[in-house]
Amino acid sequence: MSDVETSERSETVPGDAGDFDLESFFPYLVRVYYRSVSESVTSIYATLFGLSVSEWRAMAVLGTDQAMSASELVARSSMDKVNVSRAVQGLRKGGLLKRDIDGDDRRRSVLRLTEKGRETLRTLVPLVRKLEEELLEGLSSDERDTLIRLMEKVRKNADALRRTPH
Amino acid sequence: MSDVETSERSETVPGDAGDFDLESFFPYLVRVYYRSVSESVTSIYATLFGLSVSEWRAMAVLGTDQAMSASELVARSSMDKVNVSRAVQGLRKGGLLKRDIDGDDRRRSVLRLTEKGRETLRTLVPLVRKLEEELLEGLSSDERDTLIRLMEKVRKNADALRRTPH
DNA sequence: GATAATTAGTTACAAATGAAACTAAGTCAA
DNA sequence: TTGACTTAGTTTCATTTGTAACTAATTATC
Repeated sequence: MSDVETSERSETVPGDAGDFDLESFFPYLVRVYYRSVSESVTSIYATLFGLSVSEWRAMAVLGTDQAMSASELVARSSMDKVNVSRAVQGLRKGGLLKRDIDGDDRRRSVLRLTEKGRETLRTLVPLVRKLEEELLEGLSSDERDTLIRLMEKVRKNADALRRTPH
Repeated sequence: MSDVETSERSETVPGDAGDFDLESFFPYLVRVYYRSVSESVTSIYATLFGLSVSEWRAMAVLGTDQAMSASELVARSSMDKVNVSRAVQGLRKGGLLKRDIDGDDRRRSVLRLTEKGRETLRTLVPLVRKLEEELLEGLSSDERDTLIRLMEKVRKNADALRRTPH
């Protein structure tokens, strides 16, 4: 028995649920897009270096500005404090990060990469830069700007919605 | 490449890890963007209807084409078979989906929404359509097309990279 | 037609993630 | 001071998600 239905198929009314097409639904496209991009970066820092997303992000942020507390890291990485805490744990375990206690406020940590951490980052950064370029290959400079600008615009819309629930 | 620094701020050398800025790193922007968009849709199907992402997607796909097997669902929803299996379980438990066995091939399932499922979808679809519109508010028709086109282009680049590992 | 190889779907286990409770330290106000 | 409140960061527990192994049914091969 093949699944030949006694066709009620064209009974859908426009605006109805029936003609909803997931594959052209914008949030679905965003998810598929994100997944592909995400996987490509992950293949570098995870597969090649055994880092988690949080660990990679923490390293990237700590690479620029030298030392900072966990809460500064939270502010600059859009991770929550739990993830930061776990990233710090993981990086310390791997000898990539050193944690000291702030003398002025002993609740605060002072986080900085170790030499090994900086060395790892020096290897990693050119690779992710290359990947970034490869992701954007075939897009003109204008298109890149446009893409980023439009993503930003949509993101702001989304964040505004969150604050104004239905 | 225009991001060639001539001046050495502090001790960082151009192309070095030191001047890497996570907050302008493209995959990071994609993640932040995705998170915001994702959360806004989730607030509808999860918060209002108690559905998981997979469940929502399965319903959306099954809403259009009447009945299909789990593997067809896999093909149309970019979920893997485990997630589809779980979504089916969850939807059945909620009485939103009915599973029969295909007579021709008894490994195959024949999945279709129940009347309750269709009714839920009828309520849900206008809400997610409205959300989609709100996300894209302020973008012209051209900008919407451009955004989708560029995301698609980047996604293809990313997928090509996956098949050509470094 | 027996048996090897595929395919559909499920289950089981491990790792990742999120929310909430918790500990420790610091601030404020009396 | 002392007690209430806030802040920094960690731990715990429940949920989600991903990978791999598995069962059952079908197809291919000899």
